[in-house]
Amino acid sequence: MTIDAVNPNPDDKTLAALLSAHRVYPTAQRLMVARILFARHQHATADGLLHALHAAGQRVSKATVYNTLARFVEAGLLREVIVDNQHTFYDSNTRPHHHFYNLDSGELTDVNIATPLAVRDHDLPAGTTLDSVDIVIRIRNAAG
Amino acid sequence: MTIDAVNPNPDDKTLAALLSAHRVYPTAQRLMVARILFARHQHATADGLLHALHAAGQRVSKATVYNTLARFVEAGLLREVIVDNQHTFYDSNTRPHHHFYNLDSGELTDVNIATPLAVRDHDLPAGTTLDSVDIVIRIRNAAG
DNA sequence: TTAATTGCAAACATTTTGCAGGTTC
DNA sequence: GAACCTGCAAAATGTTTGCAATTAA
Repeated sequence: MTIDAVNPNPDDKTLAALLSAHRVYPTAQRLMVARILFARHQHATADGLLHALHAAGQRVSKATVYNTLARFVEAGLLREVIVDNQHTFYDSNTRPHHHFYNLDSGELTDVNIATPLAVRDHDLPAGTTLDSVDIVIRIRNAAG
Repeated sequence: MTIDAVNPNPDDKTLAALLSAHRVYPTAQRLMVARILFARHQHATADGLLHALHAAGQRVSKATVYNTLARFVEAGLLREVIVDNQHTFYDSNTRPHHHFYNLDSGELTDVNIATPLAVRDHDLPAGTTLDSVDIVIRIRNAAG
């Protein structure tokens, strides 16, 4: 059960319950982060979140934002998306899907196509198991 | 024509011709890098290359290794593979293929399956064109 | 000779870490 | 009360940049 299945604009009580259900202590700072991330599906960066929180007058430190994001990923509340070594994106949509990455704008968007890529264990190198399949479709703005 | 189609272990003359053909001045340092990269298909990192060159007694600076790799990518001699924010991998196999990334070992290996993913322009967001499709299959070492 | 490249060190951006004080269960 | 979290500043990492000296065409 993902948060968006429950409520598209969750209140703090719902968010606190969500964090607790994932064994993440619902501290004030984590709720601030969750409030932004789980209001809707989005692709956030640590720096972007920090700025958004500060702009909203919230008191959170950089370290806490990083720690919180790492904790959420570990708990399965967020998915890390690696498309660019300059920034790590955190995707609040944890359901299977893939991405368009616009090389010109740096914008990351969801691709809602079914993955025609069935990976079976016997396709993998010996002694390994599947973690995930990431598909990134890199695009550019059309010239002219 | 890729270098490996010509010679699996190219000599300096062949390498210099390859660089020139791609409008890359064949300087001593670039040949050192090319000698390693194009001896066989591989996934190198800037730091790994620098160490390999220094271990071999070659005199190259860190900046030159980075500049050279960027120049080779720009010239189409190498392909950048983004799988991990800690390192950028440079793949000397520029033919279309995908990757296994072992999260436990950090090892990157080629997947030689045909991509069952045909992306057409009308599948892309309006006003954009396709650059590339990157598929990364993340794996872990099997427990036990 | 003209444009391009190299090396060095310093600058950068992002992320991580150590630790004292505060918070959660 | 025991375990966990926060904020700050400092450190670590990987990569880029500025510039004088050198090399390629």
